[in-house]
Amino acid sequence: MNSSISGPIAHIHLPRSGASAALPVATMADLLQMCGVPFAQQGAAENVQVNLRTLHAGASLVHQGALADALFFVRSGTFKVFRTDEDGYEQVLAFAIRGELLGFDALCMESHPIAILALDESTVFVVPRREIEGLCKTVPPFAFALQQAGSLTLTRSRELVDILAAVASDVRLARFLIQLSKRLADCGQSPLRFHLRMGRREIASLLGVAHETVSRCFGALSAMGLLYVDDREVEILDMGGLKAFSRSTRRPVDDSALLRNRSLIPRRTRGSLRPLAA
Amino acid sequence: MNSSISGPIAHIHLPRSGASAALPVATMADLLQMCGVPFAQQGAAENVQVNLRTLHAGASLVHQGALADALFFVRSGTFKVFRTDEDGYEQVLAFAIRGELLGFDALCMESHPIAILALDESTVFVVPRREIEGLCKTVPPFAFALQQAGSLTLTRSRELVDILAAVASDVRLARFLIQLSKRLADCGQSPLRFHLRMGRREIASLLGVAHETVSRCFGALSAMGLLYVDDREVEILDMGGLKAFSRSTRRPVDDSALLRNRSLIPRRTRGSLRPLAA
DNA sequence: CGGGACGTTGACTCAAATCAATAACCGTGG
DNA sequence: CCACGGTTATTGATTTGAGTCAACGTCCCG
Repeated sequence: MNSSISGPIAHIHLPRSGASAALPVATMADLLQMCGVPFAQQGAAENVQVNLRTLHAGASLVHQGALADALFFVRSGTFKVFRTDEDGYEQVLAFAIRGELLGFDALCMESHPIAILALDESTVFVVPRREIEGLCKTVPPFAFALQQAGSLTLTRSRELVDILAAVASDVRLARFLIQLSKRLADCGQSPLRFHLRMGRREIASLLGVAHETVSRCFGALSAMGLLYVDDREVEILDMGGLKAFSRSTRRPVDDSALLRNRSLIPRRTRGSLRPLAA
Repeated sequence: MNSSISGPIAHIHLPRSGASAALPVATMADLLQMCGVPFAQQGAAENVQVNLRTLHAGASLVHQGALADALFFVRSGTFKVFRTDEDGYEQVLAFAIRGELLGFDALCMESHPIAILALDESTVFVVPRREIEGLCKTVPPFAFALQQAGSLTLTRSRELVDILAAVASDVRLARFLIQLSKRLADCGQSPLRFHLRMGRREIASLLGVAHETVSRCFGALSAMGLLYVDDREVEILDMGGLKAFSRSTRRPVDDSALLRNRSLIPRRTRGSLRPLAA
């Protein structure tokens, strides 16, 4: 939340709206490629420009309740999707990384039901809502990509329900980390070692637990030897074990090996933080 | 899972694929009207046929892992969307009623990640996947309706996250009932009095609590005078109070009137079930 | 009539929320 | 430069909400 701000403060280019700056324009072909559309019919896409928008860490992409006049495809960086209800509690609904579609849930209404914030230096493709129909006609693969991305977003949301429905909070955390790891792998990043862009409080909100519990669960998982954790630096040491652990649902049936692992370890084997592997 | 099979076994009409039976065909115009598309360009839609499929209570619409070769729009009835993981635990992900899109999450893969079951005598519009592209071209409003319905499904899923993220289980139940009430109202049904098509166990799974807890929470809400409950028959007696109660997030702040209500009532004011109002 | 599914209620226990204290870090500003 | 307030993370102590186990009543279907 700092590094990009604490750097040299001089000459900010402020590439917000579609100025004809150097960076903030790309082609539809770039977008389609990111969405995994092969080379099919990208001929037309080469000639269609799509605006980009750059956001610094902490910048807001959409405010809750704002007019929904565009869709966004994340090109780089990390976003937090959340809702603040009237009593001020902030409910995180998703974290989005490269390839994900933002604002799709607002298509069926006029204004965004949620807020979106950059957690990182980030860029998004901007597709104005009024252009969607035309683009679907002139660049058919875009219609396909939109469907795919919408479908993927729904799938992600369903996965989150699976995460939240887990009873034990350490199982929730394990499932969250596995899901995150998979997504990072899809982006070509290391699935085993990564830097969390979000704070404990935000993870806690997503998982529906207290933030202290997130801390403790990180400790518990690393005590089991499944993880190495140092603040926001995470390394998965035993993906197999983590997955096995994450499968615990309600009342782990009986004295399966899994259950035994959970209860035999006396809540903290040795120092909860182990030195970084290798 | 039985009634459609265990019924009279004689001359089953088997209205699965596009037979030319009396019931199982409708027009695209019917579908668009249900999705709230005005009369715009429905001229073309009138001439495009869409298959219907009828399901008895307990019948399966899609099996988990089945090939995803179609989308479904619920025309009538109720469906349960769920996932069974390898240890046999059944996680309910959504209940769907008229107007909702089923199978959208499978568009980005080959097979359905979830199972869908009719809880009721139900009918769905069937849109084969290979026809989607063509339909979007020949009947542009369909492309729009598909986007809208997909967006709506995502919104619903996000609302579910809000429900699940509530700390207290009685707050979860309250939020669930409010959401259900709204959806029923959208279908023209009474938002204040309705029959639950799903069992306690299924509600419990959706809410991520034990089924006994659902029972107790129904009791608690009716003890507060917010609800009348008799088995699956529900009447919301005080929608304002229910909404106020549902807003409790973590640690209900202080000794607000709401909180006092919760703790003052000695766990059961009078008989937890009150006679049906009026 | 008996078995099975479903719903309710009670008793007990434990996991996690809450309250609280501490430490580390950061940017600000004296 | 260092002191200061603010934010974040960790850890401990205490309490309580809800999961689990168990018993019971009802209804439906065979």
